[in-house]
Amino acid sequence: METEALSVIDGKKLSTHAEDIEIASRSLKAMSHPLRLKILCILGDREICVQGIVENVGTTQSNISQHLAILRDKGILSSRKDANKVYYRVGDERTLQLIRMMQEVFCSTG
Amino acid sequence: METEALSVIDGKKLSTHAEDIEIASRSLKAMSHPLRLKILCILGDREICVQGIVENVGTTQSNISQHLAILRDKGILSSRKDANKVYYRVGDERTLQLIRMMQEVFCSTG
DNA sequence: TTTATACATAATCAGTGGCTAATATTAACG
DNA sequence: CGTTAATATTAGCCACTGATTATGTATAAA
Repeated sequence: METEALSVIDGKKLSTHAEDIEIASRSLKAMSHPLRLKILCILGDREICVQGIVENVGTTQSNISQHLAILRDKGILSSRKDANKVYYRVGDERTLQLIRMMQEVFCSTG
Repeated sequence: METEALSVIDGKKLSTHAEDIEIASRSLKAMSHPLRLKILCILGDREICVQGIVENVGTTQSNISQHLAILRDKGILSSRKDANKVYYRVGDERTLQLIRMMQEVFCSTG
């Protein structure tokens, strides 16, 4: 319950809730690392195990594992363990949408 | 002209061009800071001068100026000088689209 | 031509992030 | 069991980021 300065410009009231900003900031920051971005693009709507991601992204397993942990901790990825393998996927539909939109904006091959 | 490992999973060829990833990463990283995100939300499709942004975001003028410089250097904002004021706006339509999409994803008040 | 306003830049410093290398865990397999 | 494969975790090092403070520059106003 904190009083937030009300933003008014040109008579328009802007509802840039601090809470939304914080959440968005955390998520975007997590996604904006090149390796993590690549992981998200490779994943798409599929489920891939760690070694599959390692092979396609191209760095050490340890490094990938750390990046995956970050994405999972921020709620961007979810994981499922099957035997001795761990499968990752994009957590929810909204995030998947956001990733697709980013691809539209940034990938030249429309 | 560098050879890039071709990503193939489940028979799908993935065109995650390293160049696109780098550009996207830089842009998203620039946008993902809470103050910068707030600046972008406040700007929307309008043009606002520095002091206007300072009043609405709520930190020092110096701090805002540095964040604006980052956003301008990454091509996210453009600026125009009129007399002793400098007006900033979102540089292009695609970026504006991306901002709107982020708002849809992250702002609870759909 | 002084004074005030609007904005930018530089320097410093605390904090964070990311890579590497090494070690730990967990499960399959012989 | 011991061993290998798959993944996670930890520590240490280096680089970068960001806030603050102070100073600089340009324009306007008095």
